[in-house]
Amino acid sequence: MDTQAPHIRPYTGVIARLKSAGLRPTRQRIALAKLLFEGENRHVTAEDLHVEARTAGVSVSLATIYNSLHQFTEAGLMREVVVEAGRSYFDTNTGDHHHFFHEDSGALEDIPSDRINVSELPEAPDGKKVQRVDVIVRIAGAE
Amino acid sequence: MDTQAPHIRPYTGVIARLKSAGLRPTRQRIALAKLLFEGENRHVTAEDLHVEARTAGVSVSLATIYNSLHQFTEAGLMREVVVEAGRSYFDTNTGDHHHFFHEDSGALEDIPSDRINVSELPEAPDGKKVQRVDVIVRIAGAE
DNA sequence: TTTCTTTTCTGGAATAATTCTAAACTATTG
DNA sequence: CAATAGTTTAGAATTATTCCAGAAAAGAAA
Repeated sequence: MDTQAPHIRPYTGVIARLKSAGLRPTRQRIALAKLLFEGENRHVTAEDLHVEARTAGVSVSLATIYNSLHQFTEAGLMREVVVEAGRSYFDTNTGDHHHFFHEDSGALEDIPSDRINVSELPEAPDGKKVQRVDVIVRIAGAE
Repeated sequence: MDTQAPHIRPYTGVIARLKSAGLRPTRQRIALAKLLFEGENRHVTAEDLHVEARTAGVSVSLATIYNSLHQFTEAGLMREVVVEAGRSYFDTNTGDHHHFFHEDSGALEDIPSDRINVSELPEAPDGKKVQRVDVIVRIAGAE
């Protein structure tokens, strides 16, 4: 008989995801991936995620948070959105979309790509390739 | 006769500009404004401008560079463009336009507003007002 | 398993960009 | 000119992030 409390393989999805991204499914990467990818899309800062992990009882250093966020980003599991000098969000939504940035609260909100239209983009100069087009709509003012 | 070398009132334009922005035309603000606003539009970082000022023989502290750039920005003489975490440009072009960001070199290049089209912008939520729409086209790759 | 190899994690130091601070200085007003 | 209100400054402080070298853990081999 099992001496462990029974549970329904709670890590499988996340482990598979890490593996197919070429990342070893370590304890801390699994924990972070669970926080990030199970549930709704999210916008987090490194510090946010650090606090959240510790609150959830997961012991992870801040350096590892940064490492993981960058690795996830390089692997295409997330993307980085820079809104202000010294404030960088990591977004679990990697699909085609843009953002509202609430200047008052500092919050980021998705704009689905079908609710905005960017067209007539000029050619990238010098034969370079367009990596990405970021549209940030900065909003503020009366509630 | 004038004991000074003759010159064609080189500060008038800049002084007027500062005054109408509600900023005292101090020695350092005048010098920085001359570097920034006389000639072509420019994209500078605080550090860039600091080096440039010192090279031009103007003694200005870095704190004053930051103060001035922010004051100029608040006064609507410049605008700030954040491209990467920890890399913020100040742009003397306050007109309606967007940017290419060269990921390889870190350089910023203007995209005139008539060469790009952003439409069907959604309403700002909660009755907030749109302050600005920034489009950054990130480019990289083979020359 | 046990061992070996390689990758990852960690705390703390290091760096970089920016802001703060309190004293010294300067432009404007009277 | 003197008063005062705004500005500048050097350096300390802060914040975000990266670097580092040793400890720990994962995967492969035996």
